[in-house]
Amino acid sequence: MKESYHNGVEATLGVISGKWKPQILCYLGNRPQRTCDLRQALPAISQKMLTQQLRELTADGIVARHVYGERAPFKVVYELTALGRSLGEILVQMSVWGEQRASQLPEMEIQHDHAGFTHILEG
Amino acid sequence: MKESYHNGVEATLGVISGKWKPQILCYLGNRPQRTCDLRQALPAISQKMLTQQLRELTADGIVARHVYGERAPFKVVYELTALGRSLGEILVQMSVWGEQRASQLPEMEIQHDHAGFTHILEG
DNA sequence: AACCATGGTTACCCCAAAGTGCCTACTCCC
DNA sequence: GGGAGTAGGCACTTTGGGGTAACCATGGTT
Repeated sequence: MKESYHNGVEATLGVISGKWKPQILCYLGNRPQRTCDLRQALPAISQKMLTQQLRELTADGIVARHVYGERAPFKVVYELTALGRSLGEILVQMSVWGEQRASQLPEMEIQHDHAGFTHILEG
Repeated sequence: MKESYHNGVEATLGVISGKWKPQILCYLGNRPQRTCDLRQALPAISQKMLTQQLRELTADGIVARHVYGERAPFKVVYELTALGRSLGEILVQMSVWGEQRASQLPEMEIQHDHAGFTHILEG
């Protein structure tokens, strides 16, 4: 984790930017998820990248990792922390802004292969 | 400009993420700025990076570039477009979230070498 | 003539993020 | 025994964002 920024925006970007983090946060926004569920939801992600991104989010206090079972095969569940949920409003606004912008640029497309962030609005 | 995203959040991140973009947007949030003013405000940025980041922001429709004078030395002024100003609220929220988080993590510091984004709130 | 200020561009290099492939360890079930 | 499912580690390569330095063009100043 980088420890010096020029303003709060960079600090926030340091947490949510990462190739897979928006998608991961989107899924975890729905409900806690097991590792295998996340892999199923994000078919293109590799095991290494999933673990890595989740580790970074955990280190940043955005998600929590819970291990169930004393011996393998473990059941590992990831869920948003309170800090992670506090990002929700920002993510929703970014989602709305991005969607609006995409709808005005014909050459830009968003693959709505899953729910997106607006579901958080309805709670 | 990348033209495919998985959700609106990624689309927004594609616009505002970049090593110098948050700082540039912060300065342009105050008022239109000349190139040399931006270089003075961001002493560590190189000419190339400043031009590059501004070009990307211009291509994304976030800032507008105005050239005054027919022959060199030109006077070049950059200012936020309406689309850029529409990002203001998101940037302010990200700034607030990041600042709050930094204040709770002792090892994380934010160099307040300039105004930040909260001034937009009063603007 | 030499130099500075202005606003760039171009060529080149570096490194961290991202990606690929293979390995571990454990259990259950056929 | 052997394969599937679960979770993840390690070594290696690739790639693209960022960085340095040099150069262009113009006109004013000393």
